[in-house]
Amino acid sequence: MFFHIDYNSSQPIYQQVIEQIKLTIVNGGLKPGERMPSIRELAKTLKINPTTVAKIYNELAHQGVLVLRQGKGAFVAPKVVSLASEEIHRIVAEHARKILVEGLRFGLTREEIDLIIDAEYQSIRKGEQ
Amino acid sequence: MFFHIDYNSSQPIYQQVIEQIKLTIVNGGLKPGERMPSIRELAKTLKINPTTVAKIYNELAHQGVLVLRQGKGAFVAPKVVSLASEEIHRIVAEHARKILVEGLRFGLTREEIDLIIDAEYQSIRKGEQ
DNA sequence: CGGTCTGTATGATAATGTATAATACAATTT
DNA sequence: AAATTGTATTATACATTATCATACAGACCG
Repeated sequence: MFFHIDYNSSQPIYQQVIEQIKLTIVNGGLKPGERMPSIRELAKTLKINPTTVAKIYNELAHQGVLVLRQGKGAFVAPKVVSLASEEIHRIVAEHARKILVEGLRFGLTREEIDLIIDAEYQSIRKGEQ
Repeated sequence: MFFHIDYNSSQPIYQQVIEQIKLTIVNGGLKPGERMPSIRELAKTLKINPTTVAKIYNELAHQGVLVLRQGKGAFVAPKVVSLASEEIHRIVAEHARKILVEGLRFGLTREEIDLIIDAEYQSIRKGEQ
């Protein structure tokens, strides 16, 4: 479990860790059912406050990414998509708009943006970070 | 100049407006060289504080989206890409990773994500919001 | 020139978000 | 029983966000 925190980032550390945990799950570094380090353990590893890790795990549980069980630990949720497809579409489309606006304003074409996404896709699939 | 502010959003209003201005420029609703409403004017229209609009314009000027001229007004910057292509790539790739992680964790395929991006692309090109 | 429009800048205030710290409680495992 | 887990609270500190009031400086026009 190697997550990296950038204290100079504008992103709060709890969001950085949330992103990295999601990424690790998506690229297969963490599998459904697998046990996460305990709140206190991860806090110690990352040298951040246990309350912050609790917030991270809670948010991920709320998003359906983790399942928390008192006394047992935190586990990667089984791959069950509970959200309606319209909701999924809305979330992804929101991200799509952002990448398009950024890309287009730099003068990139739709194809060039796609190439960058493809490269990132390969990177994720290879488990790189 | 019709921007909409959602006070219930988790996004701060200055970020919402920044996004919408960028989007409007990208879809042709605002053209390079065109004059923006003055800080006080936009503040009045959106019913937010002039200081907040000043922050918005400053941030956009810093990003090279607007050019501010004291006593004259704020203008959409000419289409000059000053950033190094590596920097552009880095920014877009960061967004790419986010959309991929969200899409993949919902079980979408690379192709399905691409379809959503395409739909959003058409929507932007049509000038929809 | 004088007035009015611009962006620029500052200080004060308030609400919210972020992070740490200490502590206690409840469920589970050994 | 002891240890480990998640859960929950309270207090504290700092940064971010947004408002408000005020003043300054460049540009333009009659």
